[in-house]
Amino acid sequence: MGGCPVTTSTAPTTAGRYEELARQLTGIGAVKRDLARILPPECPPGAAAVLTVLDRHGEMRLSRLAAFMGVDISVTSRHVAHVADRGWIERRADPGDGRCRILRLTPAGDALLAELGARYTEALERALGDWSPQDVDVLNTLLARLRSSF
Amino acid sequence: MGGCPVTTSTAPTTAGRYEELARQLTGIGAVKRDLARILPPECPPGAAAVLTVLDRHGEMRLSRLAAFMGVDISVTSRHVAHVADRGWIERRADPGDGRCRILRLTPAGDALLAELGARYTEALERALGDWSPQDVDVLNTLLARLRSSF
DNA sequence: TATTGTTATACTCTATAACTATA
DNA sequence: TATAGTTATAGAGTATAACAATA
Repeated sequence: MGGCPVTTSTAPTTAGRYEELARQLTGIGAVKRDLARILPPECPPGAAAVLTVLDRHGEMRLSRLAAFMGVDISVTSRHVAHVADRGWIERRADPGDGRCRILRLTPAGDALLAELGARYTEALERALGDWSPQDVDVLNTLLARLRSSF
Repeated sequence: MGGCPVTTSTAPTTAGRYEELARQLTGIGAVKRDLARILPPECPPGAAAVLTVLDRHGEMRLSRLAAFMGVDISVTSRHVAHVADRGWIERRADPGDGRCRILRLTPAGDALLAELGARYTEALERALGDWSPQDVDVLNTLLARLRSSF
C-alpha cells in the first residue's frame, strides 16, 4: 500500500515472498478484531465460529467440530458450553456412542446466525465497497487454499 | 476444500461473498497459530511484530509503531518493553521532545530478525511448496489491500 | 487399555482507565 | 490544558494436563 521501498516491490525473492506473507498474516489480526467488534453481546468470536461451522457442515460431534475450527478439543468444549447455555445449539445423545453428544443448531441459533451474517455483510460492504466481486472471490479462494495447505 | 454444497459454489451473492470472507478470516487464525509456534523462545508474536515493523519502516516513536501494528498504545508499550529488556531494540531519547523515545533495532535485533525470517520461510516453503510464486504474490497483494480498506 | 469430553491452570494478546512526565 | 507513554486491571482465546465416563 503506502510505501514499502525496500522489499517486494518488483521482483521479490522466494524468501521475501514468504516473509511478506508472514507479515500480512500478522497484520490481518487488526482486521479480525475490527470484525469481532460488531458481534452481538453474549456472542464472542469463538461462539460465532461454532454456529458457523454447524450451519455450514451440519450436526456433528465435538471432536469433529474441533477439527473444523482448528483448535484444541478443550477450547471447543468451552465454546460449545457457552452457546448451549444460551440455547443456540442442542446436545443430543448419540445413540451409537454414550460418550458423545451430537451438536446441532436450534431455531434460536439459526436466527442468531442470520443476524451475524447481516452484520458481517454490512460491515464488509462498507469497508470493501470499492472492491470488484472478482477480487473478493479470488481472496476467498486463496485464503481457503492457504488453510488447506496447512 | 472437501465440499461446501450450498454456498459460494458457482454464483455467490454479494452477501454470500462477504459472509464467506468473514468465515475465511475466522479460519485463518489456525494458520497464524501454526506459524506462531515456530517462533524462538522469549519471542512471542507481539515481540516479533515490533521487530518486523521497525525493520521495515525504520526507527520511530511508540505511537507511530502502535499505529503500524494496529493495536492500542498500551499494548505496544508492553511489547516494546519486552524486546528492549532483551536487547533487541534500543530506546534513544528524542532530542526534540522529552516525552518520547526513538525506538531502533540493535544488531542483536537484526540477528534475531534474520533468524525469524529463516524460520518463516522454511515453514511456509514446506506448506506452500506447490503454490506458484504468482499466487503467493496475489494473496499478499489482496491481504495488504484488505488491511488498508479497514 | 483406548477414546471422548470436561475442567483446572497458565500464558498471550487485547482494551479501558488511572497515572506520570513533559509540552 | 493537552499529549506521550506506563502500568493496573479485566476479558477473550488458546494449550497442556489431570480427570471422568464409556467403548
